[in-house]
Amino acid sequence: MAIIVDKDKKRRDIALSCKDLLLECGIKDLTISQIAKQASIGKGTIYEYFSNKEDIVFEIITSFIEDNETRLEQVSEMNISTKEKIFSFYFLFFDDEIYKKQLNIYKEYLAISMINPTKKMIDFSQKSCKKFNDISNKIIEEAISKGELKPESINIIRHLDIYHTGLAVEEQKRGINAKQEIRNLLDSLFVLLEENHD
Amino acid sequence: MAIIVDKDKKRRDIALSCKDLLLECGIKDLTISQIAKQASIGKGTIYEYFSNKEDIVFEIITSFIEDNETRLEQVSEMNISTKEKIFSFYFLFFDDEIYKKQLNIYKEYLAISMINPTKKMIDFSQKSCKKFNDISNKIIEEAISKGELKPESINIIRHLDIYHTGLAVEEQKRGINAKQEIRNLLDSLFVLLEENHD
DNA sequence: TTTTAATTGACCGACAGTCGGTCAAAGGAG
DNA sequence: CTCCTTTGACCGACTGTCGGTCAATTAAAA
Repeated sequence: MAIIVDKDKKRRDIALSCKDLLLECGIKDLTISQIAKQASIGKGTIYEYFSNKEDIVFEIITSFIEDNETRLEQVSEMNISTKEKIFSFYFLFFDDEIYKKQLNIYKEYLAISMINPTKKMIDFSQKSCKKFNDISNKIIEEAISKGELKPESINIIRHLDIYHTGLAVEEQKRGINAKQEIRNLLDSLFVLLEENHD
Repeated sequence: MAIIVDKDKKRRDIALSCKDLLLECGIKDLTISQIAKQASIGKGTIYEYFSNKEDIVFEIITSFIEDNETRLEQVSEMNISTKEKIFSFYFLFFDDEIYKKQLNIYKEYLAISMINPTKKMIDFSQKSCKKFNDISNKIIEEAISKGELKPESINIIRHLDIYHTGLAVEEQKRGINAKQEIRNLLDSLFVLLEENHD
């Protein structure tokens, strides 16, 4: 019998080795030949582990998003006000240079998933959005139980996730500043959502 | 001198003749050869009037969006409550079958404009978003001056436009119902934004 | 007849994805 | 131990598709 490789591991290894390449080129300009070269394997081998280009890119982006979930959890445990937590949540993505690059890739991914969402993408998207909402809800519920926020806050804040996607899409095109917009919206919202203690 | 054609007119004619084709195929599966055939011209001629495929698609989509602006203006003049107007504004896009097809094309366009926004796209996007905001603001300002809504409503409602983009992007992927989501958000928001007359 | 705008489709290069074939390691028969 | 067979891993030349180009052609105006 011939050697048996760990398909899952090799799959992840190939994807991992192309992380930087993807960040550098973007999805559209990343070619399968480049990937093969970078991973030091033949082009045909790629297709032993991935069904198509989308599949590879998705694998890499999945890891970006998982990184980000970790960052979110860190924020949720920081010693800052509820408003600052929510702000950081939505701003994290637009933050520094590294994440700007990731944002660009994420945008391209959004683009693809918008046009041809595969079952895999939908499942992952729902899973990661649920996770995001869970963390966010926990923060808000805490604030409500402390009497900081009105109970209806939950049902409004939960929509911010969709707003966040919109912001990622429109930021560049509309020439708006994501940070400012989030700040502005949260400022206005929190005035309405905070319980008045008079 | 040879005949001089009206470049602008021919440009529009070519685009117009491919409206249905675009709705049927989607951007990705629409080929230049198909366009040339549909418009009964040679493939090379296309490039006398458009700089690339994107350029054609953009021309067609521009006309979709302009159609939509007309529909918005109609809604703004209907005899319905402020909340219903705003609801219709954001729901219009997700409405019936014809507009569902347009929405799909619009999503593909969003995808392209997200990745490679051209100067033209940015300008158009800003112009059409300004128009949208103007109509929306007028409605809200009227409601404020009538004492229906709190003054801060302006600054919150204006963000709905971005939310709307997010909804277009995420609707299918998250398996959510755009109509329900808009309804739900507006219901929650209006409770907070309506002036209490007690 | 000459000039020049307009048009055209054969052609090109890039790229995703395929396929026939090679290779090396792991049994297993003798 | 050795030689043969099996089999999964691997490969890159090749294919088909498509956006975009350009040399050749047409025909109206001067």
